[in-house]
Amino acid sequence: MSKRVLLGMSGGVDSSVSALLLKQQGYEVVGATMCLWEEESQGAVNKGAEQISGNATQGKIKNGINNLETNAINDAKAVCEQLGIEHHVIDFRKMFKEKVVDNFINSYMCGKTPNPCVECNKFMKFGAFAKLADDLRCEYIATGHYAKVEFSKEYNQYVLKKSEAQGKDQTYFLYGIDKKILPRIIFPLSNFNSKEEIRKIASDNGLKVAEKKDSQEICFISDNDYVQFLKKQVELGSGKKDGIIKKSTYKTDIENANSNFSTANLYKQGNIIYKDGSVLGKHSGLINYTIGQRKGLGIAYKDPLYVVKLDTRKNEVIVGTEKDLYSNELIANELNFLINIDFNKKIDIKAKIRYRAKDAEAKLEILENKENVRNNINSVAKESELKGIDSKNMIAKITFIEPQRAITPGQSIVFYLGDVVLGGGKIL
RNA sequence: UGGGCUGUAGCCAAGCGGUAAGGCACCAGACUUUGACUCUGGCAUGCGCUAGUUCGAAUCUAGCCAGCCCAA
Repeated sequence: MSKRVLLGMSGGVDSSVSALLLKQQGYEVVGATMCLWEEESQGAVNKGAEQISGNATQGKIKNGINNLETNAINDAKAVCEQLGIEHHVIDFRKMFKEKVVDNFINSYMCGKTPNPCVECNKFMKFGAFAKLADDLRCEYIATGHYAKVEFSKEYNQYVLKKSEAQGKDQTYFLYGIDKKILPRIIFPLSNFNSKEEIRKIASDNGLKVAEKKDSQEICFISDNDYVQFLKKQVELGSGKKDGIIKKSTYKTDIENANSNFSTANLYKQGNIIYKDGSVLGKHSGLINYTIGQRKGLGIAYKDPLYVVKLDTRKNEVIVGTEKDLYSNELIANELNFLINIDFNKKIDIKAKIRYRAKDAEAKLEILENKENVRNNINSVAKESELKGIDSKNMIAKITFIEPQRAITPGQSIVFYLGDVVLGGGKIL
């Protein structure tokens, strides 16, 4: 009997070709499209999203789903029909809101810059989706990510590795998944070198989605205006009534420390301060800025100015010149590791501080998060003990050999050992 | 009021008789499963105004206007 694999299908080229490839390799493919977000009313989200039995949800979730998602579902369904494989539509809207969107909002509320795709992979695609695989009796789960999973003799375990496709590798967004799930993951695109090859396979096999444009930007913000999105969500109640941010179940220390920061402040005008303290202009609300940003400052200065720091306390944007952006160390928390390794000594790694950055040589040091490692971190985890390497009580100190540009709180840092993903965390 | 200086795009700024550099800002594309960065392209028939000298002026001359500084 062939092995069953549950494939996440977005309706795009990559996941569609993945379906084709898996089928050609002899798997019994079960396609599933996750319904993650709806544009309008929040009401519908609050009920009935928890179930993960595939057939129960099929055809039951038409209310309030935006056009993007409807098209995605239809495209995925069409490909499945074309290939003669089973297809399910799964309603994960409630969980997506709680685990991905709320975190996204909270992160911005704290003056940070989140990577929603990291949470989505952790909680949705390789979290809830894996449970669904169990329900559907699927041994494996697959997605159209550009990444690779293989058994490593060196580490004696399954490891996540970079894709062959230079420049398309998506392991940056995948470091947060549970390592226990690695043996079950199949990335059908792992051995391809380019997107062009994938497109060619799609068109050679007559897949209707061959010419579909690559997805980009944040999937749940259709017009790509995250500022408006956040404003609307906060008004809709993603935050307390009195304007104080809702406590998240999944927070960093610094977010706890600052959680009395009012949402209203994010839209309030304030000063743009040069690094020497002089006032250069006005900003239109901290929410519009992130570290390293150049556009939108509106200040005519002899050199380009970049955002160096956001001060939520004083409601100030601190700017400086390019060289002010460089630093060679950082602290990260919310760590996750995919490989068992001895953390009692410093480890030589390569690390990426953002998607599309090239990895840089660095030393990784794991510290117990008992004290204020930085003065802006109020430790909330003193009471709990260290529990192995899987711990929210640990933080990582990363020291780069070469200074890195615009290290940004809220963004992920991913650690690599060669092409193998060691793990990662969130920059504080 | 007398003396000196300055007036080039939204901001800064080169040019010093030969037909308006550059930077910042802004706009548009490209790149991109985060936000950014980056890249490419666009952006003054006109140089405070008016007259003149000259084949030709932002560049020389005169007058006027505006701003700044120093004297009274």
